[in-house]
Amino acid sequence: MRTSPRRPLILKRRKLTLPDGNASNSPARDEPDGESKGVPKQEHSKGDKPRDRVECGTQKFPAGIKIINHPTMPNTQVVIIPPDADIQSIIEALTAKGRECGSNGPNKFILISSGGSSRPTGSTAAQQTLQSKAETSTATKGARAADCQGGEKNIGQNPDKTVERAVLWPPQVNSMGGQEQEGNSSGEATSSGLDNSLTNIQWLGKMSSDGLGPCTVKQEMEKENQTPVQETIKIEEDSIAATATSSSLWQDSISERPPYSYMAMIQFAINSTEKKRMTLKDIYTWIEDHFPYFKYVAKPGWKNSIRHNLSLHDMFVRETSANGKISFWTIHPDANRYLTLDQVFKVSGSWEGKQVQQKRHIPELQKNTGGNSSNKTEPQNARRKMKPLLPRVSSYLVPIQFPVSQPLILQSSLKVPQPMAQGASLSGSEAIRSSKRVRIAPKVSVSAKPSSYLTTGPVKEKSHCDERPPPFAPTQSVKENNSQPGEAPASFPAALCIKEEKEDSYPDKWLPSFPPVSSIKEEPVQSDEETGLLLPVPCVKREKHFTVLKSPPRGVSDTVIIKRRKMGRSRRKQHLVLPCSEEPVLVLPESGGSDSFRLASDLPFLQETQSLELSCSQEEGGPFKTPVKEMFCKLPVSSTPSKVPTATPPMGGPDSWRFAPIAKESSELDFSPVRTPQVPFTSLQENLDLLGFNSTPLKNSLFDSPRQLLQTESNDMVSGPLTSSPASNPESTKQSSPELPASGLPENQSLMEGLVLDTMNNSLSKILLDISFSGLEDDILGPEMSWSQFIPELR
DNA sequence: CTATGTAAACAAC
DNA sequence: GTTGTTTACATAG
Repeated sequence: MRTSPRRPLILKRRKLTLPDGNASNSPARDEPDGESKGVPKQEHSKGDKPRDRVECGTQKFPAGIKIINHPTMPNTQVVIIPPDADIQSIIEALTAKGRECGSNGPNKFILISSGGSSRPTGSTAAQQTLQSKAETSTATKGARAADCQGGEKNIGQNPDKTVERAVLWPPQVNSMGGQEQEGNSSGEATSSGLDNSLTNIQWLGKMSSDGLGPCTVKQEMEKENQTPVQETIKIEEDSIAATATSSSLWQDSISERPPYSYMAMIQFAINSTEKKRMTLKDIYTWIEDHFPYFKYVAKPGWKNSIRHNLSLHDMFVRETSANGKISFWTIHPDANRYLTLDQVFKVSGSWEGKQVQQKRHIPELQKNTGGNSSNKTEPQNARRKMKPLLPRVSSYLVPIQFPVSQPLILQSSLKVPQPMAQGASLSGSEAIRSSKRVRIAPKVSVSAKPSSYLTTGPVKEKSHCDERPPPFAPTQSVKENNSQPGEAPASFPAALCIKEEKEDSYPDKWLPSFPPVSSIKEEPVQSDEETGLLLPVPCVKREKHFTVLKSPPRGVSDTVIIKRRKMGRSRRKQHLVLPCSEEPVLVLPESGGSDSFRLASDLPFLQETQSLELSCSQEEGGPFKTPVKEMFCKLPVSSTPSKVPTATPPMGGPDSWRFAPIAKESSELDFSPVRTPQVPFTSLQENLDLLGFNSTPLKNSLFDSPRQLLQTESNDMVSGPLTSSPASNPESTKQSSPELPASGLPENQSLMEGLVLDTMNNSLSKILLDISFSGLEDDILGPEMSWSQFIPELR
C-alpha cells in the first residue's frame, strides 16, 4: 500500500509464505488472502482437490514405509522406504494402491530411501516414481521433458497431466563445467530434463533425512503456485548408480539455491567471458546453465531480480554497442574482483569457496530454499557443493600471517598506491577494501591474473612505480573513455579519487558496502595476491574516500557506457554515462591538473581532504549501494569522462565505504563474493610477502569503530608499506606521508599499531588454531578446501 | 540500518 | 515481449 505515486495499486504484494506445513492441507496458499483481490493466482485451486487423497496413503505398507503426500504435486505421494526394503514389493503395493484409489488417488509415487542422505547413493537412494497410469518409458519422458520448454523452465505447462518425466540425475550437468556458454542456446545444454520437480526432489531429500518435515513444503508451494509442477521425477537407479556422485551434486545444485547473491552470480557470469561483458540474456543463460536451480526451480521472477541487480549496483555498467543495439553489461573495473565460478567451484563438482562469502547468501538460501531452516541443518555441511564466498566467522577472516616467509603487512586500504596488480584486477575497490584490514598476504606469485584488459594505459601511471600498477584497474579498458592511455596512466593514479572525508559531509555513503568488501578476500587460489598488496595506504579513510577511479575504461570504442547516478534516496540511480564529456574533463587530461582531483583522489591521503569534496560533492550524490558506485564516481573523474561527467562529482558518495561500514562490513566482508582477490598485482612484489587474507572481523573487534581501524591501518600502511610502494611513486608517497599527519591519524597510528599487534597476537593465534583444526577448516573453507591451497607454505 | 531478495510499475524499444 | 530503471516492501543479520 503505499501511496507512492507510482504504484498505487499494489496493495500488498507480499507473498506470505504459508506456513502450513502439511502438504495435504493447505493447498491454498493463496497468498494474500487478505487482499487477495488483486492477485489472482491461478491455479491453485487445484490444490485442494487432490490433496485429499491423502488418506489413501500411508497405511498398509510394509513396515518402515512412510507415505506422505507430495506437498506440491497433486496426485503424488512420497514413499519413504527403508534401505533394506524390497523395492519391488513396495512398488507393487503402491501400484495396487493406486488402482484402488482410482483416479482420485495418487497416481504417482516418489520413492525415496530413508536411509540415505538426500543424495542417492547407489541403488538405495533411488527414487522412483510410479504411476498408476501407464507410463511411457522413462526415456521417452525424458525426452519430452527436454522438449518442453525449450530449456526454460518448464513450469507451467501441462498442469494436470501427470506427465512424468524421468529425470536422469546426473544430467550432464553442464553447470559444473564452469564454462560458460554463451550463446543463447538455451536449450540444449541443460535441457536435460529436469523440471521443477527438482524442487520436489529437494524436499524429498530433506524429508528423507529429516523425516519429512512439512516445512519444505512451503517453498514448494510457492513455486508451485507459479508454476504448477506436474511432473514427477523419476530417477533411475542405474543411472544413479553410475553417476551417483555427480548426480548428487547435480541434484544439489538444482535443488539448492546457490549460496551466492545475484550480484555474485552476475559477476561470475560476466567474468566468465573474455571480454568481461555479457548481454542480459547471456547472463540469464549462464546462470541457468551453471546454477540449475534457476533454470528449474526458481521462480521466473529471478530474472527480474537479475535485472534489478544490474541496475541497482553501480558495479555493473551497461555498455552499448556502437550501433546502439546491443547492450552489454560489464563490471566496473574497479569493482571487479574477477571472481569466477571456477574459483568457488570445485572441479570435482564440489564447490570451492575459497573465498568467502557473504553471509547473506546463506540466509538467502535458507529462505529460498525452503525457508526452512531445518533444511539447512542437514545438508549443509555434508553436502554442499557450493561454497559461500565468505566465511562468516570473523575470526577466520582475520588475516593471518603464515609461516610463510613473508612478513605481514598491514595493508592499508588504499588501494592507492598500491598498485594493484596491474594486470589484474583492478579492483581498486578491492584493494581498498583490503586495505582496511591488515592482511597478510601470501605472496604468491603475482601472477596475477592476466587481465587481459588492462592494456592500456592506466597502468602506466604506474610507470613510476612499476610495480604498482595502477591501483585500479586499468584493466579494463573497456569503458574508459579516455583514451589516452598514456596520459591516463599518469593520471590514473589519479583515478583514485578520493572522496575524502568529506564524506562526512556527504550524506550518503556511497558504498558502504564496499568498504567491507575490501576487507577480505582472500583469494582464491589463484592469483590474487593483490590482496596482499595492500598498500600501505595511509589512511583508511582515504581509501574510502578515494575512490578509485578506475581508469576509465574505454573499452570498446563503440560502446557507450551508461552510468547511473544515484539519486537521493533511491537505492541507486543511474544515469547514463555519457561519454562524459563533461566531467571527464578533468580527469584524464589533466591528470596533472586534475591531479588535484584525481590525484587527490587517488591519493587520498593528503589530498583527499582537500580536493575531495570537490569532486564529489556531488550533487546528487546519491549514495550508491554498491561499491561500484564509487568507482563510478571516480571514473569519470579520472578516467574519462565518460561516464560520469558530472557525476563524478557526486562521487562523494563514496564515503560510504569509508567509515563505519568498514568495520562492520568488514566482518562480513565484501559481500560481494565476487571480489576476488585478485590481486595479481605485481606491484606488490614488494608486498608479496603478504598474504592476502584479510580479516575483517577481527578488526572490528579490535577497534571500536571501523574508522579507527581504518585509520590505524592506514597509518600503518603508510608508515610501513607505504614506503615501498611509494617508492615508485613519488606522489603516492607524498601523499601518504602527508596524509598521515593530515589525517590526524596520529591517533590512528597508534591505533594501527595496536591493531597490528592485536592482529598478530590474537588473530593470528586464532587463526592458526583454526587451521589446525581441520573441522573448522572445513567449515570455513569447505570440505574440499584446504588452507594449504591458499597457502602453499602450509603444506 | 544494511544488504539482499522479490514484486511490480513503467518507460523504451 | 525484452530490457532497464526505480519503488516498495520483506527479511535476516
